[in-house]
Amino acid sequence: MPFGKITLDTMKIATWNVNSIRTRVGRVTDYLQRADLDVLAMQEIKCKPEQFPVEAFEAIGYKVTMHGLNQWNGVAFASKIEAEDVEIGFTGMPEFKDVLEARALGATFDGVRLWSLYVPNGRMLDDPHYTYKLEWLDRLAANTAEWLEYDPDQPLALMGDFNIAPLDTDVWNIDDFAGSTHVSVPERQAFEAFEQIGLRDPVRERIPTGYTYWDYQQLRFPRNEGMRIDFILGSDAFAERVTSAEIVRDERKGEGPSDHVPVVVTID
DNA sequence: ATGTCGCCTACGAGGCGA
Repeated sequence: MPFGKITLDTMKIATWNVNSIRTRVGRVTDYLQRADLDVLAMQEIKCKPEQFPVEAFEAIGYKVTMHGLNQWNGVAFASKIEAEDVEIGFTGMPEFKDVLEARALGATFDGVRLWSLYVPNGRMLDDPHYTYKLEWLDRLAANTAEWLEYDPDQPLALMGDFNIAPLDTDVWNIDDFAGSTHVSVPERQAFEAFEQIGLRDPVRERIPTGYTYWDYQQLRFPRNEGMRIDFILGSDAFAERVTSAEIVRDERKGEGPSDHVPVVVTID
């Protein structure tokens, strides 16, 4: 047995929209080490594979698995252990303007199936991007239902920037969001669909309120005018193993932060 | 004060996306 599969006692997993890995590599690797994460799912890496600063991750003992096409979107994992069964995108993932964007990356880590997801923003309620967002979520939910049916016992989690605030308390003032994306009924229904097929939010179960994103504009962070739009949605087999959760608000502070912060769970 | 940031092209500043 020269190459037995690594089995971890516990696994600390996080999702983080890093808003450019080239700009943020120092902060991300610092946090990886400080938090001692086993797996980090990243979104908005905003680069092609050859532009990703892989060396900085390898220097601290992490492997990188990524999917990036250009300066937009882009998803990745950094992990101490090997990524297995890597999948780019999901079956029937919609295109936007004839392009399949880099918004979904799946991989298995020590038997745990994870997806790093960057859900389309939607832009405006009357924009084609909004229709794209809803279709994209619908296709993701259909795939997820099949994955759960195929192997209900495999721990599975969808992790990422969902660009939806499911509850009124997930934005600083719901009245300011009348007619906006992220809080519309169809978007919230699309989010609830994941719960209806059996996923749970182990972070919400432990941390009912609190934001994961604050816009750079208009002093949103100092005023604590944020949104909760980044989630880890787990199957029962995943959620039952979660022992703790954290939203790392401090990562919005200091020099050169992302506009999002890490959302973390530990499973045993 | 549209109180920002990051990418691109192409070398200065504007456009796009969030």
